[in-house]
Amino acid sequence: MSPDEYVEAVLELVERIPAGRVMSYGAVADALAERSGRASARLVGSIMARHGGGVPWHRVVNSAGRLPPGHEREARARLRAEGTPLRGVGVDMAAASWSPEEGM
DNA sequence: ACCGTGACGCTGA
DNA sequence: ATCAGCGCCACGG
Repeated sequence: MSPDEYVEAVLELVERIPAGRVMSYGAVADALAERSGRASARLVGSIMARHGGGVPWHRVVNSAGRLPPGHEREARARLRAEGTPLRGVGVDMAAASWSPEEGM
């Protein structure tokens, strides 16, 4: 799978995350691991940073539930509007974490 | 080719 | 809860 195709795969998956739920960068990487051969949360992070506009980027957070640096305000506002379980500075991962399996 | 730089994540102190 | 240390992979200098 070429880098371009990988980017597509990531964006596609992010678009499937339901409102009110979230996925961590690592979870996205894992979900695509078999099909892509790669599994790098960091890579997913850079992809979101560079090609993330256009998809619900606020539904992707780090494994601790922290929001993307520099976009906390925007992300928080959108998540709150979608009724995403929040806790402290970020998202309540135990309650909001979503996986592709769950949505089919 | 080498190096620094990230919207990352796990482990261990 | 916080912090350093590593491993990770694409990019720009």
